[in-house]
Amino acid sequence: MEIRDLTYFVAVADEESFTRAAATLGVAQPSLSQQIKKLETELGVQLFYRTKRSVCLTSAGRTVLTEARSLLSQAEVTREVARLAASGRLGELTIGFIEAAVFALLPRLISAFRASYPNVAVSLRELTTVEQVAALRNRTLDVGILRTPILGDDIETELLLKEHVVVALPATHQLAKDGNVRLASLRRESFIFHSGSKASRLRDEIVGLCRTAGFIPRIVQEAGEFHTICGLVAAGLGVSCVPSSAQAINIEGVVYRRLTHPEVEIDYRAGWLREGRSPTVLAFRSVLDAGLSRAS
Amino acid sequence: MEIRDLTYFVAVADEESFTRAAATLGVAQPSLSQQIKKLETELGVQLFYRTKRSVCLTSAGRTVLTEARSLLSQAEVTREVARLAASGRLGELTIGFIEAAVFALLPRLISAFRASYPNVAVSLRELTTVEQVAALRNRTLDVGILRTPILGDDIETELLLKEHVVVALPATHQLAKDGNVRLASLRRESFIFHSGSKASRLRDEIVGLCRTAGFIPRIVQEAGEFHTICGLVAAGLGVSCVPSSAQAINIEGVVYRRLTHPEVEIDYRAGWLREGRSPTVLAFRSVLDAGLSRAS
DNA sequence: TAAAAATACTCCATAGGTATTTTAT
DNA sequence: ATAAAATACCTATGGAGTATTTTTA
Repeated sequence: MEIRDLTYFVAVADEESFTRAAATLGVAQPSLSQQIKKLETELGVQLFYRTKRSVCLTSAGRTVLTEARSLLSQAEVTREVARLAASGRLGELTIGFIEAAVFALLPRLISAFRASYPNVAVSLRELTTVEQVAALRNRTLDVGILRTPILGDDIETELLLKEHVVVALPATHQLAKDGNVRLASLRRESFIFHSGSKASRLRDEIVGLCRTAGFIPRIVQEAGEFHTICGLVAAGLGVSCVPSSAQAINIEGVVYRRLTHPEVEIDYRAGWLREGRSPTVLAFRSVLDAGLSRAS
Repeated sequence: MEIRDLTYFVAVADEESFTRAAATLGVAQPSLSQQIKKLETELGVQLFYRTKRSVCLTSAGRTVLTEARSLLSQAEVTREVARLAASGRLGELTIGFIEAAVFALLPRLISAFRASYPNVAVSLRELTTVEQVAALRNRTLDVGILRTPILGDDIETELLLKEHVVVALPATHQLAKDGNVRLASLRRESFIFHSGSKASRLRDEIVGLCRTAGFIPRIVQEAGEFHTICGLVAAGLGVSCVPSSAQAINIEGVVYRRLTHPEVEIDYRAGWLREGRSPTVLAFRSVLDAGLSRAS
């Protein structure tokens, strides 16, 4: 029993004629006679009463016809789902992101994508850049929101956003009086950063710049998230450097001042495997490209 | 896209291996590779990520897989329905019956059949024997409960029941005092019968026997149903002859007396087309045969 | 007699098989 | 070295076509 056989069966039942059904299907009448007979033998049930002059369904044929129609309609659904899946309009998309993206970039991206592709189920996973790269490679992730550089050329990236780094200070701090902060002026401060066990490009970059500026930052506290870090800053335990968009963390007793000399910019990029072009990833890219061209 | 292709697709998805799936399916591995590739081309969507070492579903593949499974399960249902329809345990059965069968025979038959074949939808149509024969021939009827003889040998019948004829008399009637009634003693009576426009074997037989007995029955009223006839008898408009089981019609003022000299027996038979053995008709016959052998 | 289904046969597309190659572990 | 998928090529089943016969309305 194949889909073709059932198509033939339904056509003959609808037309109540082998000749007309054959014309409709675009096959020769004897083929139809043969195939229907074969189907009857296979199912072990007579589907039609035949006289040399006409054809009509048996009672059993009517019973089976209902199921055959249902199967054909499921076949149509399957084809349509495949079409939608191929176009990226139906499916799943697992997006990894670095913590910093949570404040502004990620919500905007997700809502733009969901607006264009409402039938794609989006899953989100907060991961560091290196974790994302590994997950992209073993295909547990479709898209990453991450930072460059990335080792290897199997992952393609696209710039989403650059933003400044700001210094988070206790509101009572001396430097809070000025508009900007020079890195060198933080020489004597206590620093609060993400814990060393978690890869953090921002922390590494700031630490590197401090060394260039001639001092090694004194890290007195470590935390897992920017919210915690800012909480600790508010408590007066030290200062930190956070992405500009993290100013959305509005905690009493913390002020943010732009870091200048040097002015530090951090980038946010979308990345995906160069080969194995998944339709939902292409859909995501099309939203990015539309958004970027609109923004520019 | 054929059912076979989807079977292959699901097998490879389940086994996550072309080689193992090929073994499970009992085909060679290269055939599978070819067929899956063909399916991907036809659906226009990549279903698997392939490395030379392993295979895993793409996101689109997972989406399509759900539909493929659903289609295969519908295919299983279709096969099962065909099996049941072939065995007569699922389907429809249209039964025609003469009015007289309604009093005792039909209810017993139907309930016996429904007990054995609960999933066969039974339709009932009250028809005369000649109407039933025509309906059997043009296949609008599957089984008839009717009387013999029948013209032509394309219809096969089986005896269900024989019963006596009784005379329906007004309770005040002179003949109601005796246990039995002789046909000849009805010579002067007014008769009530089914109307002439409706074929009635019973009426024709009684009229014939009256002629043999040397008189022509005076028919003063005609009615469509035994209930009406007995009502008219109760009203004192005349007498009638009805099947013994019609004594179930319990109307005040009507008594029933067995007709003797001659003793008249009428038969009830089940009939169906000799050729074109519909499974539900065979099922019905099996119930009859079981019932008859039990009764004997 | 005309129209519709069945039968007889022929052909060829393609599913499926064998042998081999490629590649990743 | 091994194992798994892909590729190349061959075979043969069976779906589809043409010609014809049968049957009945």
